[in-house]
Amino acid sequence: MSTPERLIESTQELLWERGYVGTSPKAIQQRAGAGQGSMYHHFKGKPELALAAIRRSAEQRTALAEEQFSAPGTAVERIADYLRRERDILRGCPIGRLTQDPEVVADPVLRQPVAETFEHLRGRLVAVLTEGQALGELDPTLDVVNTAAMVVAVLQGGYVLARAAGSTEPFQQAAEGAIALLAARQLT
Amino acid sequence: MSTPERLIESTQELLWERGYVGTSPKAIQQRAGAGQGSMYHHFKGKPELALAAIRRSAEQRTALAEEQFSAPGTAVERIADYLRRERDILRGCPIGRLTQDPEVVADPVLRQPVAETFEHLRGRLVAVLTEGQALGELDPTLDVVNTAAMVVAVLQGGYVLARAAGSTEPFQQAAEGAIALLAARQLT
DNA sequence: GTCTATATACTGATAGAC
DNA sequence: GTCTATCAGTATATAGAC
Repeated sequence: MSTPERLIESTQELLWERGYVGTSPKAIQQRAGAGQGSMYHHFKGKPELALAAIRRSAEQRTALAEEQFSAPGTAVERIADYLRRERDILRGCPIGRLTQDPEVVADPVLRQPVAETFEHLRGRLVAVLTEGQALGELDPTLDVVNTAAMVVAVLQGGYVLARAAGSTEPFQQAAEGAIALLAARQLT
Repeated sequence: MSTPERLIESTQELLWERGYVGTSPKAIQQRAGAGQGSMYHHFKGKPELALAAIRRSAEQRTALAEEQFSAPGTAVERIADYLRRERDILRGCPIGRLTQDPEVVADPVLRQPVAETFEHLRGRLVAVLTEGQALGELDPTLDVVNTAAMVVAVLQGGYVLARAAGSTEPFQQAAEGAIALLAARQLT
């Protein structure tokens, strides 16, 4: 892989693990196996590298979600599959993590890819739920926008609870709790 | 207020806003109006101050939750009130925020107050839901443990979505989505 | 208890040789 | 493109005077 690519990838990992303020140019260089001069040749500095890394992470997550939701099944099945998907729960969400960095949230350019990732995800869930209603699988009185936001929030909050507990259990409980409530709105 | 108290309070605020790695002794001193020597006289260093601040924040949040759940109403009403409570949503949760700090999560002593705060909160919600079932208000087939975890996750995830969007709207949507699903399990 | 002085390491970058 | 040298500023303290 090229040096700029390795630098971006290392920055993605470090932003995920340690956040913006916890990620130093030196650490990025060491993880990428690149020298000081090399990094500053390809990127103006830490903010430019962070932007490239955040955009890359956002694209990757959106592509992953797109793939997930193209699977077959009823609306509730597809959402349950999404919530139960194999995840490295204790590492947390690489996008959600960024919402705790004041430098990211305060900068419209850095925040935009994060905002778009969640907007896209919620939009995709709205589509799945609306389809379920159109097919007569789901209660048509269900508010699809609120329900979609709830599903994404359960996921992001599940990561928080799991990391607090040092265990994946609360994540799974929250996911199953949401799935059970959704399943109760299926039409038989 | 005494100097140690002001130092703890300043550390609480900075940990909330900027996290462990983003909080420097110098910034703590400035916010507290205390000098270098004064801070190191009262506390061994940053780790000790952080521990005191985290414990304090955990106690305060637990007390707040305790107060909230002692209000009257049906199980669903009390949970809805909790989710709709006046909050400074875009600032995020001072406890949930800490789960993104590797230094906090990796240290059992620093993580413990965070873990206990969420355990207590989920336990309190389990009690409210169980009471609702015992009183015949709520569907007795509802899994109270999973549902309680879901409610806390919606809250924590709602903060994440709101900060990503730069707007409180997704938080409120997620909360209303959860409330509507819960309300559907009430017995008439 | 609080202050100033001092110290080592790291942060984030620039300059210029190769 | 990559390397080494250099730099001002910050992080996180310790020492000792007052």
